[in-house]
Amino acid sequence: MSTNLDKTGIKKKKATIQDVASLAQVVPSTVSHVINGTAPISAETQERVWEAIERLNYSPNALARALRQKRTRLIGVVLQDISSEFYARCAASILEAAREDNYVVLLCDASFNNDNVREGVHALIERRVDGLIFIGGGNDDDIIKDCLDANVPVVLGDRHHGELPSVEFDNEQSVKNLVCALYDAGYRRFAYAGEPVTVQDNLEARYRGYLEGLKLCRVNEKDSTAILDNTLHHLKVQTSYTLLEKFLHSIPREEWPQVVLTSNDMIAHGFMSAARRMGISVPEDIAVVGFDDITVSEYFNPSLTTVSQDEKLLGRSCYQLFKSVIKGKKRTAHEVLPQKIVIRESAYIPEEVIRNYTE
Amino acid sequence: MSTNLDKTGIKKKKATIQDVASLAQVVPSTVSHVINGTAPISAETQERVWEAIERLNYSPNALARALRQKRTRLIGVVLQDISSEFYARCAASILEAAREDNYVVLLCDASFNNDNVREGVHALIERRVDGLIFIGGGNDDDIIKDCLDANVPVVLGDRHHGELPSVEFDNEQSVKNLVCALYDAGYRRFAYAGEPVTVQDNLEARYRGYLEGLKLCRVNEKDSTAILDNTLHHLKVQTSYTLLEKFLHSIPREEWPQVVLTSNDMIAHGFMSAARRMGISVPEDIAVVGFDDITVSEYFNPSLTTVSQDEKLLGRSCYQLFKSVIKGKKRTAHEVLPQKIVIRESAYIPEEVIRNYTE
DNA sequence: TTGTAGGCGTTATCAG
DNA sequence: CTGATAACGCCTACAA
Repeated sequence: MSTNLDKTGIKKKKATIQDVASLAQVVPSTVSHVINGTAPISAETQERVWEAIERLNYSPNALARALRQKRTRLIGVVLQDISSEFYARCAASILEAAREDNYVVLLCDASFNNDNVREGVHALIERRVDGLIFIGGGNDDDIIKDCLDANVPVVLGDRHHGELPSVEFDNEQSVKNLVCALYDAGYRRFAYAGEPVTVQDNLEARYRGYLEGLKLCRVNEKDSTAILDNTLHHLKVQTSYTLLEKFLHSIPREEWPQVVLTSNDMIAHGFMSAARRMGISVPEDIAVVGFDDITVSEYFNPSLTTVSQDEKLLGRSCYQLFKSVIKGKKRTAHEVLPQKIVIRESAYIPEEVIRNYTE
Repeated sequence: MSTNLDKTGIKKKKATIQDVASLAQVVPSTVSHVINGTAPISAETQERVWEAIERLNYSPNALARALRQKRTRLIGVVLQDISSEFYARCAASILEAAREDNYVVLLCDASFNNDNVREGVHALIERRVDGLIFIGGGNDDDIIKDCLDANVPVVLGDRHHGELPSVEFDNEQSVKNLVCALYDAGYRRFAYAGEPVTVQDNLEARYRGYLEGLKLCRVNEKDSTAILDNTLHHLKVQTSYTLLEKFLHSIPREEWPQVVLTSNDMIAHGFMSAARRMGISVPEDIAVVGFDDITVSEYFNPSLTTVSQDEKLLGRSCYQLFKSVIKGKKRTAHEVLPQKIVIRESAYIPEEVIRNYTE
């Protein structure tokens, strides 16, 4: 059984390539060649080397290797909010892709605080990550600039920034389609609820799609409202739960929206929960639409009509884009991923209506 | 404005401590001393050095530093399942603690696959992490052994392993209390639904608590069932949604449990959703209890009675324990964190009953 | 207070 | 096919 103690029972220091070389009676560079297959080595020498590696429980020091090779096989991932299922699943798929590719992920969670991100990103730069993937967020030009100044390639997911390589969903088109489909299904008075559009790149596109949709369907301006609340950014459910009542009380009942579009499933869940408390039924009195399609949305009561995004695809695409970028291809590229409208109980749209928007 | 180009417009290589030294007209070690405060340097020299650092946009190479110092300020975190809110929030709190302490987190997601973890952990060991925190999981003695063989300190959260330092919740006691409180509240026929207890350390304690509680309250053996299904491990909601019907059909209606305890909120949500589809009302026909208290549980219809665990506290405690361990204190320590029973609609327990169990 | 020199563990280059 | 040697960028004695 392998252990940390040698015959003298004293705790060994970690074996180096030198130790392996001595034991195998070769020189360090030979060991290196055996490990990395960077030169043809005779079978018997290889045998001896591998045996020594085994015996010493040798684990190559990636720091020294990286120092020499000037690349670490380390990738930094900056997440908008790891506690949200969407981002967490996206991170999971990056993690998976990275592992398969022998990369290791250094994580940095934004948790809605740019100062933290800046600090975290600098720590990643000092560790000499081969590149950085930013997922979500926005509004942090200075941080991006620091990365570029430090010569660290950047890939953006679910957001964009100038000419930098990015992968985004087709938010504007999806929401526009959604609004029009809802209109065709008979809804006439609309509301949109979400965070202020400046806090996140994708929000701006969603809100723009909402307005575009209304215009396209010639919805009367007085028949649409927008609730853009900053607190929703941090505490989505909790805030939306209290927000609905205030909102509905601020306008006469006959002007209540027939359908509320939200920027996030959690916000939608908060609304539905508040509606229940207020004795308002969803979708009969007010229909509700979410965004993201998190796992519970299908099982909620009522189940949630929403826009699903393939976060796994987003993660993989970002990782692949990162690989292209560090290989020198594609210093700029914009990839657009489709979304999917999922009709459930909280807002009904007939099959034949939605079909017109999902050719 | 700082840029990557020098006067000749050619892309610069990253500045080294040597470059800074030349520009500031000192020797590299002086720069090092200025940066790290490891020797008293005259104010004017410091001034010159900092200015040179600024001018060159110098970022110290953490690889070289780590190679020399034999410690990386890198910590590996192995998560049972990053897509689950509980683990994600726990990771968030570790990330926060690490950032405040100038550590960087390398993440590895288990995603229910030990081979992946093994691969991931070896990558972390090669990167020479100062230590590893395992959150959740179990059943991987060989992997833990690899860490110890490699001389990498290990801290366990929400699980345990021999004498290794760990932080756990008081699962057994909580579930025992819960069962007794439910009994006192009038429930007589019980069921427990969860993953097989072998897949995760904490599950074993929860199930043990369940059995202990039944025994304590002298519940007749035929009045209790356990559904331990392996598929629940990966697809909690989806599986539980289909599982309930099969289960209820397998026994006569008069033997249906009056309350179902689950090992996880997601499983509980799947049950409640399936019950709704089957026309069974919760809690009137069958009461349901979850575990974790994820965000939506409070807003579900009906809202979920559950056991809440402070994942933030878990994360912080693990990080602190890690720090103690690498400082040489506490090579072994078992910390136990309390849980809290949260009464909501899905299973009612009167205030005066629960009070007896939460002195 | 500042400078000198050696080494951390690899790999790349070149010579044999 | 294998061996010698010089970096990679930094820190830390120790010397001046």
